[in-house]
Amino acid sequence: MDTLETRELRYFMAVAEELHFGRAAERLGMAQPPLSRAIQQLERRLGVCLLERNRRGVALTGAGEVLLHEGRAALDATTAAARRTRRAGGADSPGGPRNRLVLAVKAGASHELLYKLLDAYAAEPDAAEIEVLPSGTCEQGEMLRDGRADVALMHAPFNSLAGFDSEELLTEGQIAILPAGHPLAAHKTLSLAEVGDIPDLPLARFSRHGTYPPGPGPEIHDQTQLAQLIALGRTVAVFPDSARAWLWAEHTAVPLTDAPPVVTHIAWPAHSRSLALAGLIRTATRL
Amino acid sequence: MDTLETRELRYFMAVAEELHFGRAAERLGMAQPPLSRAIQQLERRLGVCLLERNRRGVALTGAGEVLLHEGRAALDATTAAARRTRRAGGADSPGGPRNRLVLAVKAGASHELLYKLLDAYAAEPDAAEIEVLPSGTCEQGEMLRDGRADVALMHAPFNSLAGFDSEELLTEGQIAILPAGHPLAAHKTLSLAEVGDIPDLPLARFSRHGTYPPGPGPEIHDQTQLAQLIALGRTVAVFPDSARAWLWAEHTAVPLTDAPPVVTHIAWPAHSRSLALAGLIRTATRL
DNA sequence: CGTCGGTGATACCTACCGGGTATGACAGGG
DNA sequence: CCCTGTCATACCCGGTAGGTATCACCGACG
Repeated sequence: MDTLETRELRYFMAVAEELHFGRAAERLGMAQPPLSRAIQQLERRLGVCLLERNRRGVALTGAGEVLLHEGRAALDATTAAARRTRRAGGADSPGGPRNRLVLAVKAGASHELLYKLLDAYAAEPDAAEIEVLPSGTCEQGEMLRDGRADVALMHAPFNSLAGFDSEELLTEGQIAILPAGHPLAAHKTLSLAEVGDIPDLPLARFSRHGTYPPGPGPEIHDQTQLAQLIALGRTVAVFPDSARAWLWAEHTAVPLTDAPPVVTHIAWPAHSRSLALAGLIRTATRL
Repeated sequence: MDTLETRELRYFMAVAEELHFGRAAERLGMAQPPLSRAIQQLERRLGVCLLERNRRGVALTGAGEVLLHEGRAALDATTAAARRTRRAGGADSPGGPRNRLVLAVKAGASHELLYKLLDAYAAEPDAAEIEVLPSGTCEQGEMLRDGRADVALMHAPFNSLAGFDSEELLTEGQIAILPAGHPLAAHKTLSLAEVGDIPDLPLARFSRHGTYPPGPGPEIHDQTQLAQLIALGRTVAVFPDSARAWLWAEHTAVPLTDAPPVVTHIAWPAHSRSLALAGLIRTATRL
């Protein structure tokens, strides 16, 4: 009576995101009429009007928006349960979650820290196997939420730590990475305003969930590509200090005076109760 | 193929908690055979062995324990979605969650703070309606998780803030509440050790989820009952400083020197995006 | 040592409901 | 005024969730 099956949630999410029964049905791999009926049943069961059926298309009601947000969290939690259970399966270790952890890391970031962490942890007495999962820009949070990862290295203020437990690992300043030949590369320091407003060097734009922020700069989805574009004098980028590790000869790093410091955290779902995870966290905080 | 219906989750949770198919089926209001089959299907779909069927009864495998924990979170999230959606329904306010908030408070705690908060918030321009939900000892977290509440007043270190966003509101010391006539009531201060070891005044035990910690003291489930027992010289209790508000004439409050300070927070689910909630938090932090 | 009680698993049946197809109702746009 | 695109309705079918009856197993106990 008040149960809310995940199937219904999936259906509603599709409709709420597409705002179109036909497209939503297609995305779900089903026909439109059963979808309509399912949503109607859902509304009746909840005793709530979720969608405003206008002549042309569909709009969310207030309750619909609530269910869109809360349902996303619920679906993530459900798929996380499935994934983590699967991962714990196979060789079911007696008396506890299996000794395997998936660590999400922003691809290419925190080289050195990651290296030290894996190294130190591997030396621990009963270390679990760590699978490093490179993630796209800033989606470590989603990976923790939907169970693709068990623990993540996250970078405040880019990642939001809301909803996770975390420990601070490292604080660093930020640098601008410029073509070595560029006039600004001679400066000892720069400000964000100076870097963001160079006529011949538009700021690179990084993809987030497949979309790019507006601006004149090139769209980046690969660090090598970015490095090349900088080397060719086509763009400039801002990175944490540790990015110096991968600079090319054609690059120059200039510290930024007014950029917010980047704090690298190790973060995990607040309800985690895994021994292996606890060990990794302990190792990380002792680095 | 990887979907994990909530029905299956409910079934598994019942079996995992009861460790007995018959009782679990009864609790679920169904017969035992379909339940057995459902669990088997679940195991096949996940490709994982969840339960160890022994001759007598059932035991959880490692994967089963993972699913027990993760599934609890997932089920809480879905029932939270249902509850919050229902609550937002009815008069669906255009363009946003409905103006109603449920605030969970430990029954009888933080009188004055709560009063000031509600008062200050009611004076705000477009204040939402606040429903105050008294909760049993320390279960505000569960209420936030499963959607019975939208926001809570929590008291570190008794409540765990893990998984929630929170703001600190108030820090206070703790006091021992003694019968006025007792010899120790004459002291200016006391230590935890002194209070916990009074031969004729065993420490009161408060219920948590229907169970009580071990000890000689009386079992308390009602503040009035506790007050009476103290007044009668039968027990002693430790409370935050603000408990002075409800002391009787027959009570004496003695500050504790070594008790950890109690920090009252306002806490809410990290993913919340409600305007009304934001307003309440803003009001609370300005108190 | 045989039987009984209690466990979970199996066999089989039924009814419901999730999903498909065909079609309707309705509003805008040309 | 029809045509198009939208969501809703009507109807049918098959899968499956759930029920009952029963089995297979083992431990306890007389």
